[in-house]
Amino acid sequence: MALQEIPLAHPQCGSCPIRHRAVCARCEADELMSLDAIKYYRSFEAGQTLIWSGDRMEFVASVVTGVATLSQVMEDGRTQTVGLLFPSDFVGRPGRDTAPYNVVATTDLLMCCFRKKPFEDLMAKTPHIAQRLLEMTLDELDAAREWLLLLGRKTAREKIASLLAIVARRDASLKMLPAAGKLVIDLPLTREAMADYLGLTLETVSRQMSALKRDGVIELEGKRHVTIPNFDRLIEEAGDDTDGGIPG
Amino acid sequence: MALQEIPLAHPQCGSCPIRHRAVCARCEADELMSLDAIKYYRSFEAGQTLIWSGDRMEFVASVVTGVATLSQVMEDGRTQTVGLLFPSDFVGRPGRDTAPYNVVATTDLLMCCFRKKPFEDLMAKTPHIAQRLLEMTLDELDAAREWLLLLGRKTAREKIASLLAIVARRDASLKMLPAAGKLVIDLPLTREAMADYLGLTLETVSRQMSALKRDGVIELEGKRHVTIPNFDRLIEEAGDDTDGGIPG
DNA sequence: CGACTTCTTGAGGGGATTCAATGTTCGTGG
DNA sequence: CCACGAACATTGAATCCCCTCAAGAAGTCG
Repeated sequence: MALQEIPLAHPQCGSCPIRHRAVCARCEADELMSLDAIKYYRSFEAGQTLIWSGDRMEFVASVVTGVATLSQVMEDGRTQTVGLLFPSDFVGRPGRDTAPYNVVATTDLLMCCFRKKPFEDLMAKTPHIAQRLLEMTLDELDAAREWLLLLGRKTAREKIASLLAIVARRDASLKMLPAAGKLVIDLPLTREAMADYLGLTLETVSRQMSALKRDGVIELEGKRHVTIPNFDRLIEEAGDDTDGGIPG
Repeated sequence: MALQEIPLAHPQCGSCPIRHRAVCARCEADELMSLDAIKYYRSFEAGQTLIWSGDRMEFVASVVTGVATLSQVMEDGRTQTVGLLFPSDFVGRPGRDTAPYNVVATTDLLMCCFRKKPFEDLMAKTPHIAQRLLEMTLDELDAAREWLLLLGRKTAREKIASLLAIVARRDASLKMLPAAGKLVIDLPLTREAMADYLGLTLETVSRQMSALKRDGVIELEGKRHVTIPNFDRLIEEAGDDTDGGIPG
């Protein structure tokens, strides 16, 4: 682990890979300097829980690299993932002090953190941050509502196809490539994490992955490396009429 | 229909029943006057579709009285309700011009509308509106995420109990009463609308309503009038560990 | 190599759906 | 006033998709 080096990975916001998509996207140079002054980096290993539901929230943060999940757990252990956090996504709610969900790193993860109080103070003085946060929250709400349709009405096969499509879209967007034709992705999730996100069991996930492979919708190399020979075909399998709205 | 009278129902914002909970909640007297100048009321009958997915959004609005749903429909007709709108809830997204969902009145409905452009202009000058909208959007996101758990992991019985609990909470909150002990509600939804919200079929909804009645969790008078003799018992049936966060 | 975690595959069971019929409520007109 | 029909709801029987339980395979790390 190169824990010591990582905090220096992006000493200045100007060189940050999520600069133009994160909560700071609309900030001017001077506003960026204010953020820069209170930010600090933290890194986490795959599998690590960053925040436990009910914990006091000491900070808010942006995902810089890696993927994390938000999840809710019922008393009897049933688990539902309620959010997938990709680079540039924001965690934490200004004005609230206990965490409503578990936040778990599903890959190695680098976060750009702000202590809550200084961030709130800065936000009060910086409309550009609040504006961007509203925009991002509205996007997240749309994404959550798309997921409601998935959980409520889609078949297991459609659920898997939808998840693969989302990951492929975010991945393409990150690489500034169009999400079309042949795509190759590395799943940032275990079969169990996929199941928790899709409201399925890990066995069903595995079976449907095999079925999609058998039917030529995807190709598998190992468990995580997935080739999508024809993205349109995958979208068909996902049952989506709308071509899902990834911003940017 | 007394359509002519309703637009005058709340000529001034000061006497508006949702004054302190809607998007205008934080506004000062002068800000309220600006809103007042551009607002207009519209009423709709139960069953009417106010907005079709894909339509141009001409306005944003607050629910004043009644209940509406946001819903998504797949090509083959599968329908999922992705939001229940109670009095004070907000519809529409500044900065977007086509509607992503159908908005349907499930009861007679009174809306306080603002044409989109004037509202956006006003919002740019009035941080109190943007602040409140952010707050409300974050609350909606939490509600949507609670619903993800429901759709992904709860049994049909738990789903019904959860819906009854939500309606009872919103109803109690509206009447400024505590949500505890014995409660009486009128369901603003048909069995089919309940099914669409819960990711079930209407037959399953009906069966589970009967089962909850048989087990003494609820009492039914007609199809819509529900008595909850013991709210805590209902919450147990809903499988919730957290005591669901209705703001205010 | 062997222990562990992760994943795949199979067999059987169960909760919700589908298909179908009956019941209830309510408004309308004879 | 009550019969009639339409909309909404309840109940039953059979089916199916996904889950549960279980065993074995495949990768991973000491």
